[in-house]
Amino acid sequence: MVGNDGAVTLAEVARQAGVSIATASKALNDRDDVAPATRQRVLAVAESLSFSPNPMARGLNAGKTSTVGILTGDLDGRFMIPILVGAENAFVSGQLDVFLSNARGDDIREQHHLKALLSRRVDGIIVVGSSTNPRSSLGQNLPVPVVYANAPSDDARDVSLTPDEYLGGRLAIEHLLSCGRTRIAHISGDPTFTATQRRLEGARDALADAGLTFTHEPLLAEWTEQWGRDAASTVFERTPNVNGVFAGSDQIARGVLETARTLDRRVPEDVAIVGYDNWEVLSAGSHPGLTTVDSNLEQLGTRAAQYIFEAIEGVDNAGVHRLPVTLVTRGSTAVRLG
Amino acid sequence: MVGNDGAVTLAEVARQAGVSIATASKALNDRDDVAPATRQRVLAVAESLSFSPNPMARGLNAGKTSTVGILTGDLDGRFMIPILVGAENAFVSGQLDVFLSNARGDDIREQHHLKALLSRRVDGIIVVGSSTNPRSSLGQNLPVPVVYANAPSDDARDVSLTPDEYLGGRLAIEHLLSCGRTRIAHISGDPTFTATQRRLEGARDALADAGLTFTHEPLLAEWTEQWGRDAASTVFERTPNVNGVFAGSDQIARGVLETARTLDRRVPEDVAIVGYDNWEVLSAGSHPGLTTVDSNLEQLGTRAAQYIFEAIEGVDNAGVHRLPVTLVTRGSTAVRLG
DNA sequence: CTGTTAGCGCATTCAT
DNA sequence: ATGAATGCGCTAACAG
Repeated sequence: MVGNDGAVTLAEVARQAGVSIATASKALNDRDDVAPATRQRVLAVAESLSFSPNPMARGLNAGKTSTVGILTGDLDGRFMIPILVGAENAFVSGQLDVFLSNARGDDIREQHHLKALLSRRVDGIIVVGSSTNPRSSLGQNLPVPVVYANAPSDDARDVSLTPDEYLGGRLAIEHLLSCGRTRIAHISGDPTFTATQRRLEGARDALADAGLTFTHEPLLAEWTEQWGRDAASTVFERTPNVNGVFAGSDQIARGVLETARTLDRRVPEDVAIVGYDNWEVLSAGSHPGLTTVDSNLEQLGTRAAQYIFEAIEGVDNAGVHRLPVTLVTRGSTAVRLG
Repeated sequence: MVGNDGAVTLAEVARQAGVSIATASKALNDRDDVAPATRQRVLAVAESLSFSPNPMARGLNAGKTSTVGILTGDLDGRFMIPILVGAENAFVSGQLDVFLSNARGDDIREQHHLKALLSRRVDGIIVVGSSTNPRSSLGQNLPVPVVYANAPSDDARDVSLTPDEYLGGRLAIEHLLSCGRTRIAHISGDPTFTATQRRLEGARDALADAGLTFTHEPLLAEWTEQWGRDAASTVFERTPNVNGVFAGSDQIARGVLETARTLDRRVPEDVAIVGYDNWEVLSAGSHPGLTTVDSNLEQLGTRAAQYIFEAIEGVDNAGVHRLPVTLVTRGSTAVRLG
């Protein structure tokens, strides 16, 4: 015989309420017709015993678990966290609980976790990527809906959510222009990244709209502070009269800031700097604070959760949805009043 | 009638293998005596159908779910992540899946999530705190084992894991001493934090062991870069001959670094700086890189997971376990060769 | 060695 | 309006 954890069962509630299991079940689930008095009695007993239905038993015949899986590529990346938080928040109110799986950027582990989630019979899966580079689809034959967050799927039949990086590039440049900067340089990260390319596109278009171009070809290499320092040296040497820099990340922006200081350029008076990501420890902590583009990842996570809900209900949102990003203004671009 | 998700059931495997459900079950679970040939046949069929047992059905009569809950106080804090990763990694190999709950620093929400986890019948719970300040116990009457990670429980009957911050303070000072620094200042965060106090204790003891004291009373206020900048100004003004600074966080250390540069103090030649946390974007990204104390949080998470395993098996590890921290050496304290 | 039976906790017909 | 019976998928006794 298998022991019962000491957890209260529906049978016990029924017994104490003096009704059958079936009636107790109905009462607790607002089913059919149950005499109001009976329902009250059952509810009271359930409450007093702090009864909570065993989700396994319930799931067994319902065929669903009220559970979703979040499959992350790499938890180390800071981009996961806000997305995760956003998703988690959305689910709480919906009574779905979250299984977390961390594939650590390993395809084999990802497959393993995917199987684990499916065998857990999750009702849906959110795949969270650590970059915005498109990723391979998990396939169309999965028994549950899948939503890709941050890194979109490379298959248009999937539902994907990703920040609008083109818009980010535009916003950054438009802001610099509105601050009266016309000699603008761009320093960014790995040129093979979608993020790098789309931000650059947006930036170029915004400049073009104003009849301008960058002071010289963008410098693209790494997402590091060190690269920001190095590239900034180059920029200030080649085009000493530069008065605005659009950095592809806050780390790069911090590097630019330091080099500017070293070379006695005042920020923002001599040169205004815009970063990207709004990683607050970097952007809000620096002196002056960094104006930067915020990708609103928490909101993206929430939307991903909503799409999961909708998918479960049969709504089809196939395609890549690009969510708006926002410019956060701080001292590094403080607008001059005169 | 309730549909079957299309998921393969044990019955189907048994049918195709030409055996009874019971035999199939035994074969797949290495039970009793099953004819080797039969077992192979069952395994083959199961494989070809990519059968995976329904954990709900399994859990229903086993009385356990092979599931653990991680109850975090505040996912925003970066300290959560490595702990979470460490725990998650440890569980993967053990076939336990993780339910993630984020209480966002709200007691009511915490209670809500706790109930949710319990009603899910998790086999254990890890409570992860965002600081190392002791937190209130969830109580002794829970039906499952609980391990507190990072923030220890205030009840000695609980199992708690927390970094050894006293050791961290010692290591920082001992390293500065070994670099030949004897005029050392301390700038740290919120004085009401356990972290602040214990690190300071360790530091003081290490200094005392060398017959020294701080150049003046430690400056304790906020865990911010700005505070690091401000406090450093004070330090350099009051004790111009200071040649070592122990900062209570990497953010503070970055602030100190910047002020040192502004005041034309060379780092590490004129003044060596030690940070705390090894938050790599700050510590490895700076120039020079920051020597800093790493709390080995990922390992702490792994240990928490192990304690959960042990608790499930009945081992009692009650008490606060302080895990060793490590010093990571970088350019900000580069030892002079001469 | 294998199959039959029973039961985990619950929701759901279908009688009453 | 209520209850007895059935089954979700699986594992554990027990019989054969």
